[in-house]
Amino acid sequence: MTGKLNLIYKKLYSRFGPQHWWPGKSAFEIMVGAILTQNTNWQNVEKAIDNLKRQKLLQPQKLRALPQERLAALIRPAGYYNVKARRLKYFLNFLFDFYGGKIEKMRRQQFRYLRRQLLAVNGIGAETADSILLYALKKPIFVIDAYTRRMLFRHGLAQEGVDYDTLQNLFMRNLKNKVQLFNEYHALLVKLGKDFCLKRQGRCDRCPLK
DNA sequence: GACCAGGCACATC
DNA sequence: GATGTGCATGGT
Repeated sequence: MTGKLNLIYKKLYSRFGPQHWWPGKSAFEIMVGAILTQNTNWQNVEKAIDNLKRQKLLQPQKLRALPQERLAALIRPAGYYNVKARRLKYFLNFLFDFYGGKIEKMRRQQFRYLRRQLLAVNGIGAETADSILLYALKKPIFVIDAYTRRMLFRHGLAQEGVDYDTLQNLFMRNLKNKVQLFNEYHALLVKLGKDFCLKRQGRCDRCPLK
């Protein structure tokens, strides 16, 4: 397995090159994006983030002060906007309750502990927590998403329906424990998924991995 | 018009 | 503990 996962990475990287993830500037923007992109096309998320940026609201203090209804209206293009406005508020409560609204303070926390804290926030599941840890805080944790699952299943590396932690361990046991590798690998899987053969239905007859 | 998209919580059995 | 359902916009 070690060989297979590393080989897949090499193929993806040589084919697509570095992905420069996460597509967001500040750590806070990445965290907001991680919640907004839940089951949602990134293009729609960008519209929502642009709305927040235009109003200069993409800062912890500003978003915290913003009424949930106004937040919902601004993030409308990202879909599930009422749910996501509520989830962003829960996350902001967490950020201020435990870290005084300071991302830097959060970054200093030990990441396994931080992961448990994030998972306890309503609206933040394993993938969102790990995206925040890896991409916003540069912690060495591998993100599992729908594309990753499909890749593993379709290439016979895991069975369908295997739980998140098992798949995450699969990557983390078999790859070098490097933030940049975890970052690039997951980003490449999304690239493969969007542009090639990890759609929900249908297969790819010209899979770059073959 | 159908299908898809970088999930998650909650209800129900 | 497993399975089903609601949440919603915008692109292809």
